[in-house]
Amino acid sequence: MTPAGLRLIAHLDMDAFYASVELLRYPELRGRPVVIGGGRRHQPAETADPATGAVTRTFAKLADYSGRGVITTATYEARALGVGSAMGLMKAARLAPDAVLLPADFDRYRTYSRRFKDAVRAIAPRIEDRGIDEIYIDLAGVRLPEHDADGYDDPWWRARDVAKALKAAVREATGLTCSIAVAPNKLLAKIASELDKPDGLTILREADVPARIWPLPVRRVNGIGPKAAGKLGALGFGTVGELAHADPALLRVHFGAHYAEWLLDAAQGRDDRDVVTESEPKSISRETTFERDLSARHDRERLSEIFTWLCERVAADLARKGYAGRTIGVKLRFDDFHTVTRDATLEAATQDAKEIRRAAGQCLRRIELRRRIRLLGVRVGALQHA
DNA sequence: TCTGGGGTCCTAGGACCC
DNA sequence: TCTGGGGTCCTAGGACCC
Repeated sequence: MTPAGLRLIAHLDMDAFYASVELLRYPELRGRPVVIGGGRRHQPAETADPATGAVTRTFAKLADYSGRGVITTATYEARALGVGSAMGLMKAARLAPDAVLLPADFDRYRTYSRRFKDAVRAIAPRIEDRGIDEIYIDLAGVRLPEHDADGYDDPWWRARDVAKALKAAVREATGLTCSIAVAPNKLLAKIASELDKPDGLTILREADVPARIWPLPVRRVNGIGPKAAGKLGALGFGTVGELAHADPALLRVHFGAHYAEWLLDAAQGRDDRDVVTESEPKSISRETTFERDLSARHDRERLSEIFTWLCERVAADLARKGYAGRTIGVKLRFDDFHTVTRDATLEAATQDAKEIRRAAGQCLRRIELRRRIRLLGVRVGALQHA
């Protein structure tokens, strides 16, 4: 039995997910630095030897890339060269020109995502989706068939065996490895799943927090991003442990009462959020960054085409998923990266491309277009079932 | 040659209502 | 005719996450 009050929550994170899926179909790339990102134009080329029929693939290299894409995933070999997620491909090309570049194939990743989640669900049905390659799992009440009713008196040992079984099931279903941590809450499980990557298995009890969590940089806490980490660093709080012992009044001055309280709780490893097994989307959007910045005056027609296309794609997404929305919004990013949004709420929800286009057009007219435009987006919020 | 695309949540001010 | 207070909705921006 799990003692009353003790929660066992796992965080499962697929290892270098997109890149690992690609290595399954291009095994010859195993061991080489590979990054995923950019557009469609760097598909591997296949040539067949006319004599033997043997197929050879030619891959694009980072050095061949030109454009505005970023890395979505890098293999561990590529990370060793200093490139990683969210880095611009042009910058990455300077660091690792010979790394192989592959375009993202989201349909394929979604298929593998479904497979690994189904495999987990078969053992532990209470899971919370955190995107394509991550889930939280509520382990309360999960028992493996080979576990006798009273065979395990230590819930943590049972949790370790469940985690092992989950890793084996994911591997069986996908051929891929993942990292799992089990902890008393989501916050700690999330941090801990990074501690032993790749192919990791970590058990983290509350008593382990000072030794294993406190030495980590604050940035490793989910919810402390670059801005907050920068401010904390300037205040002299580099590690989670330093933050845990911060003066609450000082934090309140710099972060506001609410966030200050959360920062301290997080640093102590406290988190009482539930595993949320079902949720409804709040908004659906489409956006695109242009290959070159467009001028409102000189590229009017091109902009208008793209704008209509975005509205049509959002409408198609709404229809496919069975939603209509009442708030229509646009997003614009200028060449200086400054970003503005405008939205408007309609009388009634819609999923009609023309109506979305009309409302979004009104929003667009409320923005002064004095700089060149880098990105255009359309969003529909305040969703309800159609 | 910096910096994608799809999301969620929070804050803060103003409108408007009672 | 000198100025309340609570609640809700709407909008814009920003931090953060995968």
